[in-house]
Amino acid sequence: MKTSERVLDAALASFGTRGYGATSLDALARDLGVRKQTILYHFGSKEGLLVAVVEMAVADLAAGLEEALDDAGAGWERVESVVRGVFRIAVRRPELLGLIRELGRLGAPWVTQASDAFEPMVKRATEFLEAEMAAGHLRSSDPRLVLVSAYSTVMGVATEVEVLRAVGIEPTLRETVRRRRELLGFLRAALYIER
Amino acid sequence: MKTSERVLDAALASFGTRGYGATSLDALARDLGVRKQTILYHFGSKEGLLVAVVEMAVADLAAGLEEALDDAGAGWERVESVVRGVFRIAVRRPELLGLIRELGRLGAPWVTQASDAFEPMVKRATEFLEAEMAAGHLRSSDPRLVLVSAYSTVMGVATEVEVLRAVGIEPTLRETVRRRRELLGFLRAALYIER
DNA sequence: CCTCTGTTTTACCAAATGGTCAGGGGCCCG
DNA sequence: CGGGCCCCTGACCATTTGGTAAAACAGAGG
Repeated sequence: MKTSERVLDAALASFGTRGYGATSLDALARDLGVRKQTILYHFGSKEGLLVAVVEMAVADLAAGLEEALDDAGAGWERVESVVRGVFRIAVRRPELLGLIRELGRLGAPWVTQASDAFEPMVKRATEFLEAEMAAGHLRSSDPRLVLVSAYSTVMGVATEVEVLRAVGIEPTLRETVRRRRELLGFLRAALYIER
Repeated sequence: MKTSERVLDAALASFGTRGYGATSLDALARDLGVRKQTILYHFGSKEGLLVAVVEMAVADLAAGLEEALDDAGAGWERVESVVRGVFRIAVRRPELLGLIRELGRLGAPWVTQASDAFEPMVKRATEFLEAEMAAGHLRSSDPRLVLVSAYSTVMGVATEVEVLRAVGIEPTLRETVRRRRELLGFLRAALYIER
């Protein structure tokens, strides 16, 4: 793999777990077996590196979700597809979700970069929820608030490994599958009206 | 207020928002109008400061939740009381919840310190859920997983200010009340069987 | 007045931080 | 062979990091 890509991957991992402020270029370079100046050559500055990382992360995440939606049906199955998509990402590239969390902490310019990129998906999701409400499938209420609730639930269950450990659930693949199933039940009950 | 308490408060705020690794003792001292060595006098080291902060945060949080549970009824009303308690904390001292998030990132020793402190509350919550399931009020499934789902939802909705802004919800008090009401509806539907 | 005790500050320090500048090696093209 | 050109590195730099040692301060009690 090209050096710049390796840097990007390592930076994503570190920013997404340790956090941006707690990541040092020296440490990053050491892990990669490369000199710090190599990183600066490719990205100009630490902030430049963050820009590139966010860009990549957002693109990858959006792509992952789009892909999950491609082979999705209608109604509840769409929600299920998205959740499966998120869990697939959570298992394979947890740092991606971690970075999204980190962006919230970094504040204004960064979170804007990300939320602009996700805006179309948020719009689609909101419209979907509105349509489902109109069709009488969902309890009707503010779709944006429903979206935030669902987002929080999925994101938390997918990423809060330490919380899981605290209640005695080990983060094995088997447990993850159980967790996803339980989450789907939880979400379905929360969103859809029983028939 | 005594200096050591002011240090503790400022450190909690910074650790809970910027993060531990991204907080410097110099900056902390500057904000307090005090010399860095004053901090080190009281807490020995940065790590010592973190220990004290975690101790305080965990105690305050546990106290806040206990208080919310004191004047709580049975069944769904108990859940409602806890959610209200968390929201009260989220409004008044958001850094407290932020620090809990931060602990997960810091890993092993710290998260243990916190989860040990919350263990009795987790136990009570789990037993409550089991009783409710046995009584046929809740869909029956693994209470720990339900707990994690509910925790994620509440914590997310209460703390993810940036996500809210991204979907066009400003974090005013009025909106927070709406958000809490919506969340309660969401949670009730997710947990309780319709009657 | 003096001393004892708890607190805060001044003066340092070695290491780590993000970053600049001038090269060095490989490789393709004239 | 000689330039460019891209990628990488070594040597440096000012600033900031967490931390130590010692001195100044303030109050209480004798």
